[in-house]
Amino acid sequence: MQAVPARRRIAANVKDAALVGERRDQIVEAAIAVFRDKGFAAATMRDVGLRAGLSQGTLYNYVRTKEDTLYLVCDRAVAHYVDQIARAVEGVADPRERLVRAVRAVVRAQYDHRHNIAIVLREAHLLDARSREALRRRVDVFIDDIVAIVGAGTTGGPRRRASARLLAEAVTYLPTVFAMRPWRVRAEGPPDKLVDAMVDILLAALRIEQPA
Amino acid sequence: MQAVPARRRIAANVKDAALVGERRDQIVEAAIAVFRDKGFAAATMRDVGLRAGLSQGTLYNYVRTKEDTLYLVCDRAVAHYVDQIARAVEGVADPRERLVRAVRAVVRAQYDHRHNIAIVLREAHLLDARSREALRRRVDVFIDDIVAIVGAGTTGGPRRRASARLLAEAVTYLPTVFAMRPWRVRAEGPPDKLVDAMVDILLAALRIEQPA
DNA sequence: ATACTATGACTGACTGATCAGTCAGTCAAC
DNA sequence: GTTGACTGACTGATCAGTCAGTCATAGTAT
Repeated sequence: MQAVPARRRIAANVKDAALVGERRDQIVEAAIAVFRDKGFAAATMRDVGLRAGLSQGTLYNYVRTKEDTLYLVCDRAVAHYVDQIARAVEGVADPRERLVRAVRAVVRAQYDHRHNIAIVLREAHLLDARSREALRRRVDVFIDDIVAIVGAGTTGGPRRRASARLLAEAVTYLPTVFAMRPWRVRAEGPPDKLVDAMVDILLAALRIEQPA
Repeated sequence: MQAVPARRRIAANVKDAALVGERRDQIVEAAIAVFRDKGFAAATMRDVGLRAGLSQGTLYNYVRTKEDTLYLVCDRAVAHYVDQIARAVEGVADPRERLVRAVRAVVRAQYDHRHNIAIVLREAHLLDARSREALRRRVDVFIDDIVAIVGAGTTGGPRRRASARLLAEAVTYLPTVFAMRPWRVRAEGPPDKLVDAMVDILLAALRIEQPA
Protein backbone atom coordinates (compact mmCIF):
# COMPACT_ATOMS: atom_id res chain seq x y z
CA MET A 1 0.00 0.00 0.00
CA GLN A 2 1.28 3.46 -0.89
CA ALA A 3 2.13 6.24 1.51
CA VAL A 4 -0.91 8.04 2.84
CA PRO A 5 -1.27 11.59 1.47
CA ALA A 6 -1.14 14.46 3.93
CA ARG A 7 -4.35 15.36 5.66
CA ARG A 8 -5.70 18.86 5.73
CA ARG A 9 -4.79 20.53 9.00
CA ILE A 10 -7.57 22.01 11.07
CA ALA A 11 -6.69 24.71 13.59
CA ALA A 12 -7.76 24.45 17.24
CA ASN A 13 -7.76 27.15 19.92
CA VAL A 14 -6.63 24.73 22.61
CA LYS A 15 -2.97 23.94 23.23
CA ASP A 16 -3.22 20.55 24.86
CA ALA A 17 -2.83 18.15 21.93
CA ALA A 18 -4.26 15.19 23.82
CA LEU A 19 -7.31 17.22 24.75
CA VAL A 20 -7.72 18.34 21.15
CA GLY A 21 -7.66 14.68 20.09
CA GLU A 22 -10.18 13.72 22.72
CA ARG A 23 -12.61 16.54 21.99
CA ARG A 24 -12.34 15.93 18.26
CA ASP A 25 -13.30 12.31 18.83
CA GLN A 26 -16.36 13.49 20.74
CA ILE A 27 -17.24 15.95 18.01
CA VAL A 28 -16.81 13.48 15.17
CA GLU A 29 -18.91 10.82 16.87
CA ALA A 30 -21.66 13.31 17.59
CA ALA A 31 -21.48 14.73 14.09
CA ILE A 32 -21.77 11.30 12.52
CA ALA A 33 -24.95 10.62 14.45
CA VAL A 34 -26.47 14.01 13.63
CA PHE A 35 -25.41 14.04 9.97
CA ARG A 36 -26.83 10.56 9.50
CA ASP A 37 -30.08 11.63 11.01
CA LYS A 38 -30.57 14.97 9.28
CA GLY A 39 -27.99 15.27 6.53
CA PHE A 40 -25.20 17.79 6.77
CA ALA A 41 -27.16 20.81 5.60
CA ALA A 42 -30.05 20.43 8.00
CA ALA A 43 -27.82 19.44 10.89
CA THR A 44 -26.92 22.37 13.17
CA MET A 45 -23.81 22.90 15.17
CA ARG A 46 -26.09 23.21 18.17
CA ASP A 47 -27.25 19.67 17.52
CA VAL A 48 -23.66 18.50 17.27
CA GLY A 49 -22.66 20.36 20.43
CA LEU A 50 -25.62 18.98 22.35
CA ARG A 51 -24.86 15.50 21.19
CA ALA A 52 -21.17 15.82 22.03
CA GLY A 53 -21.91 17.35 25.44
CA LEU A 54 -20.00 20.53 24.56
CA SER A 55 -21.15 24.12 24.46
CA GLN A 56 -21.30 26.13 21.28
CA GLY A 57 -18.19 28.11 22.12
CA THR A 58 -16.24 25.03 23.11
CA LEU A 59 -17.12 23.37 19.86
CA TYR A 60 -15.59 26.28 18.00
CA ASN A 61 -12.39 25.92 20.03
CA TYR A 62 -11.80 22.70 18.17
CA VAL A 63 -13.09 23.39 14.69
CA ARG A 64 -13.24 26.68 12.85
CA THR A 65 -16.32 26.04 10.75
CA LYS A 66 -19.19 23.65 10.30
CA GLU A 67 -17.47 22.42 7.20
CA ASP A 68 -14.40 21.44 9.20
CA THR A 69 -16.66 19.05 11.03
CA LEU A 70 -17.75 17.45 7.80
CA TYR A 71 -14.14 17.16 6.72
CA LEU A 72 -13.18 15.47 9.99
CA VAL A 73 -16.05 13.02 9.65
CA CYS A 74 -15.16 12.13 6.07
CA ASP A 75 -11.48 11.94 6.82
CA ARG A 76 -12.13 9.61 9.74
CA ALA A 77 -14.45 7.42 7.69
CA VAL A 78 -11.98 7.09 4.85
CA ALA A 79 -9.06 6.41 7.20
CA HIS A 80 -10.84 3.58 9.03
CA TYR A 81 -12.01 1.99 5.83
CA VAL A 82 -8.62 2.19 4.13
CA ASP A 83 -6.81 0.91 7.24
CA GLN A 84 -9.06 -2.10 7.50
CA ILE A 85 -8.32 -3.13 3.95
CA ALA A 86 -4.58 -2.51 4.19
CA ARG A 87 -4.44 -4.78 7.22
CA ALA A 88 -6.36 -7.52 5.46
CA VAL A 89 -3.94 -7.84 2.56
CA GLU A 90 -0.76 -7.39 4.56
CA GLY A 91 1.81 -10.10 4.07
CA VAL A 92 -0.11 -11.90 1.32
CA ALA A 93 2.31 -12.55 -1.52
CA ASP A 94 0.31 -14.58 -4.04
CA PRO A 95 -1.37 -12.11 -6.43
CA ARG A 96 -4.57 -14.17 -6.82
CA GLU A 97 -4.88 -14.73 -3.10
CA ARG A 98 -4.13 -11.10 -2.44
CA LEU A 99 -6.92 -10.04 -4.78
CA VAL A 100 -9.47 -12.37 -3.23
CA ARG A 101 -8.47 -11.15 0.22
CA ALA A 102 -8.76 -7.54 -0.87
CA VAL A 103 -12.21 -8.06 -2.38
CA ARG A 104 -13.48 -9.70 0.75
CA ALA A 105 -11.95 -7.00 2.91
CA VAL A 106 -13.45 -4.21 0.81
CA VAL A 107 -16.90 -5.76 1.02
CA ARG A 108 -16.62 -6.41 4.74
CA ALA A 109 -15.32 -2.91 5.46
CA GLN A 110 -18.04 -1.33 3.37
CA TYR A 111 -20.63 -3.22 5.31
CA ASP A 112 -19.06 -2.38 8.68
CA HIS A 113 -18.70 1.28 7.84
CA ARG A 114 -21.82 1.65 5.78
CA HIS A 115 -23.29 4.50 7.83
CA ASN A 116 -20.15 6.61 7.57
CA ILE A 117 -19.79 5.78 3.91
CA ALA A 118 -23.28 7.08 3.23
CA ILE A 119 -22.25 10.42 4.68
CA VAL A 120 -19.11 10.55 2.57
CA LEU A 121 -20.94 9.64 -0.63
CA ARG A 122 -23.76 12.11 -0.13
CA GLU A 123 -22.00 15.02 1.51
CA ALA A 124 -18.31 15.11 0.60
CA HIS A 125 -19.01 17.09 -2.56
CA LEU A 126 -20.18 19.95 -0.32
CA LEU A 127 -16.68 20.47 1.02
CA ASP A 128 -14.59 23.29 -0.38
CA ALA A 129 -12.19 22.45 -3.13
CA ARG A 130 -9.17 22.07 -0.88
CA SER A 131 -10.81 19.67 1.52
CA ARG A 132 -12.37 17.75 -1.30
CA GLU A 133 -9.01 17.48 -2.96
CA ALA A 134 -7.32 16.20 0.20
CA LEU A 135 -9.96 13.53 0.61
CA ARG A 136 -10.06 12.62 -3.02
CA ARG A 137 -6.33 12.15 -3.09
CA ARG A 138 -6.53 9.67 -0.23
CA VAL A 139 -9.30 7.74 -1.92
CA ASP A 140 -7.51 7.85 -5.25
CA VAL A 141 -4.31 6.49 -3.76
CA PHE A 142 -6.26 3.70 -2.14
CA ILE A 143 -8.10 2.79 -5.33
CA ASP A 144 -4.86 2.90 -7.29
CA ASP A 145 -3.56 0.28 -4.87
CA ILE A 146 -6.61 -1.81 -5.62
CA VAL A 147 -6.00 -1.29 -9.33
CA ALA A 148 -2.51 -2.74 -8.85
CA ILE A 149 -3.89 -5.68 -6.90
CA VAL A 150 -6.56 -6.31 -9.55
CA GLY A 151 -3.99 -6.03 -12.32
CA ALA A 152 -1.65 -8.55 -10.68
CA GLY A 153 -4.43 -10.89 -9.62
CA THR A 154 -6.14 -11.10 -13.00
CA THR A 155 -3.20 -11.80 -15.29
CA GLY A 156 -3.91 -14.77 -17.48
CA GLY A 157 -7.39 -16.21 -17.48
CA PRO A 158 -10.27 -15.13 -19.70
CA ARG A 159 -10.21 -12.02 -21.83
CA ARG A 160 -11.80 -8.97 -20.21
CA ARG A 161 -13.06 -5.88 -21.96
CA ALA A 162 -12.74 -3.71 -18.90
CA SER A 163 -9.41 -2.36 -17.71
CA ALA A 164 -8.02 -3.24 -14.28
CA ARG A 165 -8.85 0.35 -13.43
CA LEU A 166 -12.56 0.03 -14.16
CA LEU A 167 -12.63 -3.35 -12.44
CA ALA A 168 -11.14 -1.74 -9.35
CA GLU A 169 -13.84 0.93 -9.53
CA ALA A 170 -16.44 -1.83 -9.59
CA VAL A 171 -14.85 -3.59 -6.61
CA THR A 172 -14.63 -0.45 -4.50
CA TYR A 173 -17.91 1.11 -5.56
CA LEU A 174 -20.48 -1.67 -5.79
CA PRO A 175 -20.48 -2.50 -2.07
CA THR A 176 -21.47 1.09 -1.31
CA VAL A 177 -24.95 -0.19 -2.19
CA PHE A 178 -25.03 -1.36 1.47
CA ALA A 179 -24.92 2.28 2.47
CA MET A 180 -27.16 3.72 -0.23
CA ARG A 181 -29.86 1.09 -0.52
CA PRO A 182 -30.03 -0.74 2.83
CA TRP A 183 -33.75 -1.38 2.42
CA ARG A 184 -33.07 -3.37 -0.73
CA VAL A 185 -30.10 -5.53 0.21
CA ARG A 186 -31.51 -6.53 3.58
CA ALA A 187 -33.58 -9.29 1.97
CA GLU A 188 -30.43 -11.20 1.07
CA GLY A 189 -30.07 -12.41 4.65
CA PRO A 190 -27.85 -11.78 7.67
CA PRO A 191 -24.61 -9.77 7.25
CA ASP A 192 -22.33 -12.75 6.65
CA LYS A 193 -24.57 -14.11 3.95
CA LEU A 194 -24.89 -10.72 2.33
CA VAL A 195 -21.11 -10.23 2.37
CA ASP A 196 -20.55 -13.69 0.86
CA ALA A 197 -23.05 -13.06 -1.90
CA MET A 198 -21.48 -9.70 -2.73
CA VAL A 199 -18.00 -11.22 -2.79
CA ASP A 200 -19.33 -13.88 -5.16
CA ILE A 201 -20.69 -11.23 -7.50
CA LEU A 202 -17.43 -9.30 -7.52
CA LEU A 203 -15.23 -12.33 -8.09
CA ALA A 204 -17.48 -13.31 -10.97
CA ALA A 205 -17.18 -9.78 -12.33
CA LEU A 206 -13.41 -10.21 -12.18
CA ARG A 207 -13.81 -13.63 -13.86
CA ILE A 208 -12.11 -15.37 -10.99
CA GLU A 209 -13.19 -18.75 -9.70
CA GLN A 210 -13.95 -18.61 -6.04
CA PRO A 211 -12.02 -21.02 -3.86
CA ALA A 212 -14.48 -23.58 -2.48
CA MET B 1 -42.88 -4.00 -17.03
CA GLN B 2 -45.32 -3.37 -14.21
CA ALA B 3 -47.78 -0.52 -13.91
CA VAL B 4 -46.18 2.71 -12.83
CA PRO B 5 -47.11 3.72 -9.25
CA ALA B 6 -48.97 6.97 -8.78
CA ARG B 7 -46.93 10.12 -8.58
CA ARG B 8 -47.28 12.58 -5.76
CA ARG B 9 -49.47 15.46 -6.80
CA ILE B 10 -48.08 18.97 -6.49
CA ALA B 11 -50.53 21.86 -6.32
CA ALA B 12 -50.24 24.87 -8.62
CA ASN B 13 -51.91 28.27 -8.35
CA VAL B 14 -52.42 28.51 -12.10
CA LYS B 15 -55.43 26.99 -13.84
CA ASP B 16 -54.07 26.50 -17.33
CA ALA B 17 -52.76 22.94 -17.30
CA ALA B 18 -50.62 23.38 -20.39
CA LEU B 19 -49.01 26.43 -18.84
CA VAL B 20 -48.40 24.54 -15.62
CA GLY B 21 -46.66 21.81 -17.62
CA GLU B 22 -44.55 24.34 -19.49
CA ARG B 23 -43.51 26.31 -16.45
CA ARG B 24 -42.74 23.15 -14.55
CA ASP B 25 -40.43 22.06 -17.35
CA GLN B 26 -38.64 25.40 -17.09
CA ILE B 27 -38.38 25.06 -13.35
CA VAL B 28 -37.12 21.49 -13.42
CA GLU B 29 -34.47 22.24 -16.01
CA ALA B 30 -33.28 25.25 -14.07
CA ALA B 31 -33.36 23.33 -10.81
CA ILE B 32 -31.29 20.51 -12.25
CA ALA B 33 -28.61 22.95 -13.31
CA VAL B 34 -28.57 24.78 -9.99
CA PHE B 35 -28.76 21.65 -7.82
CA ARG B 36 -25.93 20.08 -9.76
CA ASP B 37 -23.83 23.15 -9.28
CA LYS B 38 -24.48 23.83 -5.61
CA GLY B 39 -26.33 20.87 -4.15
CA PHE B 40 -29.92 21.15 -3.07
CA ALA B 41 -29.29 22.72 0.33
CA ALA B 42 -27.06 25.50 -0.89
CA ALA B 43 -29.18 26.17 -3.94
CA THR B 44 -31.68 28.99 -3.46
CA MET B 45 -35.05 29.42 -5.01
CA ARG B 46 -33.81 32.78 -6.24
CA ASP B 47 -31.10 30.94 -8.17
CA VAL B 48 -33.69 28.59 -9.62
CA GLY B 49 -36.00 31.45 -10.52
CA LEU B 50 -33.21 33.43 -12.15
CA ARG B 51 -32.14 30.42 -14.11
CA ALA B 52 -35.69 29.62 -15.21
CA GLY B 53 -36.40 33.23 -16.11
CA LEU B 54 -39.26 33.44 -13.60
CA SER B 55 -39.78 35.75 -10.68
CA GLN B 56 -39.84 34.54 -7.12
CA GLY B 57 -43.61 34.85 -6.83
CA THR B 58 -44.20 33.13 -10.17
CA LEU B 59 -42.05 30.24 -9.12
CA TYR B 60 -44.32 29.75 -6.10
CA ASN B 61 -47.36 29.70 -8.36
CA TYR B 62 -46.13 26.37 -9.66
CA VAL B 63 -44.58 24.73 -6.63
CA ARG B 64 -45.48 25.17 -3.01
CA THR B 65 -42.09 24.61 -1.45
CA LYS B 66 -38.45 24.27 -2.30
CA GLU B 67 -38.78 20.60 -1.57
CA ASP B 68 -41.46 20.24 -4.23
CA THR B 69 -38.81 21.30 -6.68
CA LEU B 70 -36.51 18.54 -5.54
CA TYR B 71 -39.33 16.07 -5.82
CA LEU B 72 -40.11 17.16 -9.38
CA VAL B 73 -36.46 16.85 -10.35
CA CYS B 74 -36.12 13.37 -8.86
CA ASP B 75 -39.45 12.24 -10.27
CA ARG B 76 -38.44 13.43 -13.72
CA ALA B 77 -35.03 11.78 -13.51
CA VAL B 78 -36.49 8.45 -12.45
CA ALA B 79 -39.23 8.57 -15.07
CA HIS B 80 -36.82 9.20 -17.95
CA TYR B 81 -34.45 6.52 -16.82
CA VAL B 82 -37.15 3.91 -16.29
CA ASP B 83 -38.82 4.74 -19.61
CA GLN B 84 -35.60 4.32 -21.49
CA ILE B 85 -35.07 0.87 -20.12
CA ALA B 86 -38.66 -0.25 -20.61
CA ARG B 87 -38.43 0.71 -24.28
CA ALA B 88 -35.19 -1.18 -24.72
CA VAL B 89 -36.58 -4.53 -23.61
CA GLU B 90 -39.96 -4.20 -25.25
CA GLY B 91 -40.95 -7.11 -27.47
CA VAL B 92 -37.93 -9.23 -26.59
CA ALA B 93 -39.17 -12.70 -25.74
CA ASP B 94 -36.02 -14.74 -25.14
CA PRO B 95 -35.10 -14.47 -21.45
CA ARG B 96 -31.35 -14.45 -22.05
CA GLU B 97 -31.62 -11.88 -24.81
CA ARG B 98 -33.97 -9.81 -22.73
CA LEU B 99 -31.51 -9.77 -19.86
CA VAL B 100 -28.57 -8.75 -22.03
CA ARG B 101 -30.71 -6.01 -23.57
CA ALA B 102 -31.78 -4.80 -20.17
CA VAL B 103 -28.22 -4.68 -18.86
CA ARG B 104 -27.04 -2.69 -21.82
CA ALA B 105 -30.01 -0.34 -21.56
CA VAL B 106 -29.46 0.23 -17.84
CA VAL B 107 -25.82 1.06 -18.38
CA ARG B 108 -26.57 3.33 -21.31
CA ALA B 109 -29.35 5.12 -19.48
CA GLN B 110 -27.22 5.60 -16.39
CA TYR B 111 -24.51 7.15 -18.51
CA ASP B 112 -26.97 9.38 -20.38
CA HIS B 113 -28.70 10.55 -17.22
CA ARG B 114 -25.69 10.55 -14.96
CA HIS B 115 -26.06 14.18 -13.89
CA ASN B 116 -29.67 13.74 -12.82
CA ILE B 117 -28.88 10.47 -11.16
CA ALA B 118 -26.24 12.12 -9.03
CA ILE B 119 -28.89 14.51 -7.72
CA VAL B 120 -31.27 11.66 -6.93
CA LEU B 121 -28.60 9.64 -5.16
CA ARG B 122 -27.32 12.50 -3.07
CA GLU B 123 -30.46 14.47 -2.34
CA ALA B 124 -33.54 12.25 -2.47
CA HIS B 125 -33.15 11.28 1.16
CA LEU B 126 -33.80 14.93 2.05
CA LEU B 127 -37.38 14.67 0.83
CA ASP B 128 -40.14 14.24 3.36
CA ALA B 129 -41.33 10.74 4.03
CA ARG B 130 -44.27 10.89 1.66
CA SER B 131 -42.29 12.11 -1.32
CA ARG B 132 -39.49 9.71 -0.58
CA GLU B 133 -41.97 6.88 -0.41
CA ALA B 134 -43.57 7.81 -3.74
CA LEU B 135 -40.18 7.86 -5.42
CA ARG B 136 -38.95 4.75 -3.74
CA ARG B 137 -42.00 2.84 -4.83
CA ARG B 138 -41.31 3.74 -8.43
CA VAL B 139 -37.71 2.68 -8.18
CA ASP B 140 -38.63 -0.49 -6.31
CA VAL B 141 -41.16 -1.49 -8.97
CA PHE B 142 -38.57 -0.91 -11.63
CA ILE B 143 -35.89 -2.93 -9.86
CA ASP B 144 -38.39 -5.71 -9.19
CA ASP B 145 -38.89 -5.89 -12.94
CA ILE B 146 -35.15 -6.21 -13.34
CA VAL B 147 -35.16 -8.93 -10.69
CA ALA B 148 -37.67 -10.85 -12.80
CA ILE B 149 -35.60 -10.36 -15.93
CA VAL B 150 -32.44 -11.47 -14.10
CA GLY B 151 -34.26 -14.47 -12.64
CA ALA B 152 -35.55 -15.61 -16.04
CA GLY B 153 -32.32 -14.87 -17.86
CA THR B 154 -30.00 -16.70 -15.46
CA THR B 155 -31.81 -20.02 -15.12
CA GLY B 156 -29.46 -22.88 -15.73
CA GLY B 157 -25.80 -22.12 -16.06
CA PRO B 158 -23.28 -21.95 -13.24
CA ARG B 159 -24.24 -21.90 -9.60
CA ARG B 160 -24.50 -18.44 -8.07
CA ARG B 161 -24.36 -17.56 -4.41
CA ALA B 162 -26.20 -14.31 -4.85
CA SER B 163 -29.96 -14.15 -5.33
CA ALA B 164 -31.51 -12.71 -8.48
CA ARG B 165 -32.51 -9.84 -6.23
CA LEU B 166 -28.97 -8.95 -5.22
CA LEU B 167 -27.79 -9.41 -8.80
CA ALA B 168 -30.46 -6.96 -9.92
CA GLU B 169 -29.19 -4.51 -7.30
CA ALA B 170 -25.72 -4.87 -8.74
CA VAL B 171 -26.97 -4.31 -12.29
CA THR B 172 -28.96 -1.20 -11.38
CA TYR B 173 -26.53 0.26 -8.88
CA LEU B 174 -23.03 -0.24 -10.22
CA PRO B 175 -23.44 2.04 -13.24
CA THR B 176 -24.28 4.91 -10.88
CA VAL B 177 -20.50 5.09 -10.54
CA PHE B 178 -20.68 7.19 -13.73
CA ALA B 179 -22.57 9.79 -11.73
CA MET B 180 -20.66 9.55 -8.49
CA ARG B 181 -17.07 9.11 -9.65
CA PRO B 182 -16.84 10.69 -13.12
CA TRP B 183 -13.22 11.66 -12.56
CA ARG B 184 -12.30 8.01 -12.12
CA VAL B 185 -14.16 6.31 -14.93
CA ARG B 186 -13.23 8.88 -17.55
CA ALA B 187 -9.87 7.15 -18.09
CA GLU B 188 -11.60 4.10 -19.57
CA GLY B 189 -12.15 5.93 -22.84
CA PRO B 190 -15.01 7.52 -24.81
CA PRO B 191 -18.62 6.86 -23.74
CA ASP B 192 -19.22 3.86 -26.00
CA LYS B 193 -16.09 2.16 -24.81
CA LEU B 194 -16.95 2.88 -21.19
CA VAL B 195 -20.47 1.54 -21.64
CA ASP B 196 -19.17 -1.64 -23.33
CA ALA B 197 -16.67 -2.24 -20.56
CA MET B 198 -19.31 -1.78 -17.90
CA VAL B 199 -21.70 -4.13 -19.70
CA ASP B 200 -18.90 -6.69 -19.84
CA ILE B 201 -18.35 -6.42 -16.09
CA LEU B 202 -22.05 -6.84 -15.35
CA LEU B 203 -22.54 -9.80 -17.66
CA ALA B 204 -19.54 -11.45 -16.04
CA ALA B 205 -21.05 -10.73 -12.64
CA LEU B 206 -24.20 -12.49 -13.84
CA ARG B 207 -22.03 -15.32 -15.18
CA ILE B 208 -23.35 -14.89 -18.66
CA GLU B 209 -21.23 -15.25 -21.75
CA GLN B 210 -21.37 -12.14 -23.85
CA PRO B 211 -22.50 -12.62 -27.45
CA ALA B 212 -19.51 -11.87 -29.71
C1' DA C 1 0.39 31.07 54.42
C1' DT C 2 -2.23 34.28 51.78
C1' DA C 3 -3.39 37.30 48.11
C1' DC C 4 -2.93 38.47 43.56
C1' DT C 5 -2.20 37.67 38.69
C1' DA C 6 -1.95 35.20 34.48
C1' DT C 7 -3.41 31.55 31.67
C1' DG C 8 -6.39 28.48 29.45
C1' DA C 9 -10.78 26.08 28.86
C1' DC C 10 -15.44 26.83 28.75
C1' DT C 11 -20.18 29.25 28.45
C1' DG C 12 -24.33 30.86 26.14
C1' DA C 13 -26.55 35.25 24.80
C1' DC C 14 -26.00 37.84 20.98
C1' DT C 15 -25.29 39.43 16.04
C1' DG C 16 -25.62 39.72 11.28
C1' DA C 17 -26.45 37.30 7.22
C1' DT C 18 -29.31 34.45 4.72
C1' DC C 19 -33.37 32.78 2.47
C1' DA C 20 -38.04 30.32 2.06
C1' DG C 21 -42.19 31.88 1.50
C1' DT C 22 -45.81 35.91 1.38
C1' DC C 23 -48.71 39.41 -0.39
C1' DA C 24 -50.09 44.08 -1.98
C1' DG C 25 -49.72 45.88 -6.23
C1' DT C 26 -49.42 45.83 -11.47
C1' DC C 27 -50.68 44.61 -15.98
C1' DA C 28 -52.94 42.28 -19.87
C1' DA C 29 -56.80 39.98 -21.73
C1' DC C 30 -61.57 39.27 -21.98
C1' DG D 1 -65.15 45.48 -14.16
C1' DT D 2 -63.27 40.92 -13.47
C1' DT D 3 -59.96 37.46 -13.71
C1' DG D 4 -55.61 35.49 -13.79
C1' DA D 5 -50.57 35.63 -14.26
C1' DC D 6 -46.81 37.96 -12.66
C1' DT D 7 -43.64 41.04 -9.70
C1' DG D 8 -40.21 41.92 -6.12
C1' DA D 9 -39.94 44.18 -1.59
C1' DC D 10 -40.74 42.49 2.64
C1' DT D 11 -41.06 39.39 6.85
C1' DG D 12 -39.92 36.20 10.20
C1' DA D 13 -37.32 32.33 11.25
C1' DT D 14 -33.05 30.21 11.40
C1' DC D 15 -28.29 29.44 12.45
C1' DA D 16 -23.04 29.84 11.87
C1' DG D 17 -19.95 32.05 14.21
C1' DT D 18 -18.47 35.65 17.98
C1' DC D 19 -17.03 37.42 22.28
C1' DA D 20 -17.50 39.29 27.02
C1' DG D 21 -17.71 36.97 31.00
C1' DT D 22 -16.83 32.93 34.27
C1' DC D 23 -14.21 29.53 36.52
C1' DA D 24 -10.31 26.61 37.86
C1' DT D 25 -5.53 26.09 38.23
C1' DA D 26 -0.79 27.26 38.60
C1' DG D 27 2.76 30.50 39.48
C1' DT D 28 4.55 34.58 41.80
C1' DA D 29 5.00 38.19 45.27
C1' DT D 30 4.50 39.63 49.92
